[in-house]
Amino acid sequence: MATIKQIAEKAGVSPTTVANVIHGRTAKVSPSTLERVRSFLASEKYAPNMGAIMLARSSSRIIGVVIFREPRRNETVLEDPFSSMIIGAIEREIREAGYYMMLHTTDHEEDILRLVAKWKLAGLILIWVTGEMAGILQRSLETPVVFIDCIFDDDGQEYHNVALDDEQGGYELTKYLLSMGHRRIAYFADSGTWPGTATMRFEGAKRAYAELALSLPDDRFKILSKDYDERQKTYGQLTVSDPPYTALAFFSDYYAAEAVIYCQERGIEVPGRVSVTGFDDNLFARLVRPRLTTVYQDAFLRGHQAVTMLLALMRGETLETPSVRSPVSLKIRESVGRVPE
Amino acid sequence: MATIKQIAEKAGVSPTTVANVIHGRTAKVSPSTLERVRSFLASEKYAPNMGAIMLARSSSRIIGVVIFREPRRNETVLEDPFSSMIIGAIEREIREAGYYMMLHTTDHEEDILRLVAKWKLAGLILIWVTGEMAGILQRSLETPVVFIDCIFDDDGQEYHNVALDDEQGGYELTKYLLSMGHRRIAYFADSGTWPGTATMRFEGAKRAYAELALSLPDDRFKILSKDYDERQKTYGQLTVSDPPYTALAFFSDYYAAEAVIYCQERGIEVPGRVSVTGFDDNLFARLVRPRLTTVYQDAFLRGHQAVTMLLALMRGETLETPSVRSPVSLKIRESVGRVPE
DNA sequence: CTGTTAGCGCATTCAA
DNA sequence: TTGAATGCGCTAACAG
Repeated sequence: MATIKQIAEKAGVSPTTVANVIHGRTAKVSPSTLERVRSFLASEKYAPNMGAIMLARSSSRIIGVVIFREPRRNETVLEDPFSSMIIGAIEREIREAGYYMMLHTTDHEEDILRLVAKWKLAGLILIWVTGEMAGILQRSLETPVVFIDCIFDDDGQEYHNVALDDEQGGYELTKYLLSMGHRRIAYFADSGTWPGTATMRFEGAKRAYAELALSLPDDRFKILSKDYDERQKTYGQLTVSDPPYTALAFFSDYYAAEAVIYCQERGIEVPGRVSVTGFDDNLFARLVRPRLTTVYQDAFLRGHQAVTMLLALMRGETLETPSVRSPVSLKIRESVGRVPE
Repeated sequence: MATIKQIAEKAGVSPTTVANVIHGRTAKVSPSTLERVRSFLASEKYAPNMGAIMLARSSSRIIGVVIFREPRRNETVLEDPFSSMIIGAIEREIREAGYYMMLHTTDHEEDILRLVAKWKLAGLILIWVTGEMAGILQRSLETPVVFIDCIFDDDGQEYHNVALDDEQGGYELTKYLLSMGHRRIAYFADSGTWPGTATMRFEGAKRAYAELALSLPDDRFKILSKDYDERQKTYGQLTVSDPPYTALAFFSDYYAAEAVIYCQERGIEVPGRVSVTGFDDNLFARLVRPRLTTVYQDAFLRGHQAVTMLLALMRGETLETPSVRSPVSLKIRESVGRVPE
């Protein structure tokens, strides 16, 4: 509650001196006053008025963390284990760096621009922005921005992105499935935005096929509804397809787990009759039985990287590697079986 | 980027008039200027400087959402499905009400006091605060506060709390287990803070025992480590206890699911040889096989309630029911079996 | 209906 | 080593 002016009065010095003490400009203050001002600062529980600082510096200590949800879907995306882990990691890093986190979800870019202008955000972390929006935002923002999981149209701009090596993930997964004798594999994602993480993974899958001089038709990529009942229908159709799929590759552990259970309840053995794979390697992958063969990504590390990059940009540093691509690694468990020749 | 003053200049009116237009005080502005000012506001993309507003009004449009983590544990608590769901719900409500959300985790109360003072928070939602801290915070804050899942020592103060009927949850669960013939039941939580949600649930369990003129010894309440390996050890000890427990009641679906899997991997049938129950009814409960008999709570609803209460308090309203206690409901699935007489 | 003015608390420049 | 003065953009009380 105490202001600089009040502290100055109590200590019998000028506001400037108090400000100097606060900002550690100790060279400009005599040891005795330094001590006295410091004790008053502590006893009066001085807390800077961030509004005044924002006004004076025209920048706040707030970092905006914005998650994009799909247009016309007002539900939260925070239930996803990946997003909650990454948010947890980001919150911690921001806090430890002495900044504050403003959490927001939106589905259109003007929202972001307004947010930055209103709050004079010191930096911005944007999660799951589509390529087109990223371009617009990058051009209109002067604030440092780091994207997470954004796939850009290659328009020559330099983006700061914490990406995942999705293509490699799809490749390794598929290579493994192919090595186990699978040839009819269906791929599932709940979004088919192109370019997007799911389509990148599918590209990786194509590469694995190509290495064996095989081709992976585009219609093997299926969009999964976000509605439970719709998904159940989809699973049902798969099991009667002819010739049958020998493997179902889901780009999310949760849906993979759901499919495993769907199959088991109808007597379709996993991996006996159909193999299933996931993506992310979160709690779900380890909870279902058989445990999922999946692609691991380190959500914590990625949140950490994003904040580290952003802080560097905020300090005005130029990053050697503007964009990082986190590695993935295949986790082989029990949900994939060998297809007899 | 444009300020009120700049807009005023362009429109050829005074800043006050522009402010009147912004604040909808249309009665004080002639239709023609209203129109002109409005068009300038739009074309110049006026965005209020929140710092200036904070300074002038000495209150911000920010609602602080603070999650308490245990002292000396610096990990994130956001991975928990309950916390991510409730945060998702809160974010949405705050945004739709025209406020902004500052997300923070901490383990000591002075942090909160500083946060409020620095940012002139309009309101505060505190999740999982311990009883003692709640008292301190309630006394030292003038800002409206709503607690979520806080169990207070009864010190006569009036708290605004969005609680869960934990006692009833423990009661219903236990009553059901008793009705299925179980008598040796062990209860598990990862925190034994008293008073706390877990101990409340255990109290409910005692009540169910008492109704049958049975007694539930305190040592049936066990603390589960947050470390995976430690927990595995605990599960191991249980299965060799003599006489054996016929039911294990976990106060979290995740641990329950973990225990189910532990048992299955060692050939201990669930619910054949031991029954298992969870709490919360989240994704884990439905994913594991057998699906968990558990106690349902509506995280979304509770987030919504918390924000609704807070907004009312911020408007200066007095709430008829300062504290709400959300109902729980028993979900009977397949993880509990009948004990032969 | 419209304009003027005095703060809000801090950073920062300049003066002593 | 310390102090005084100005301005950041807005609110709100007041004057016209």
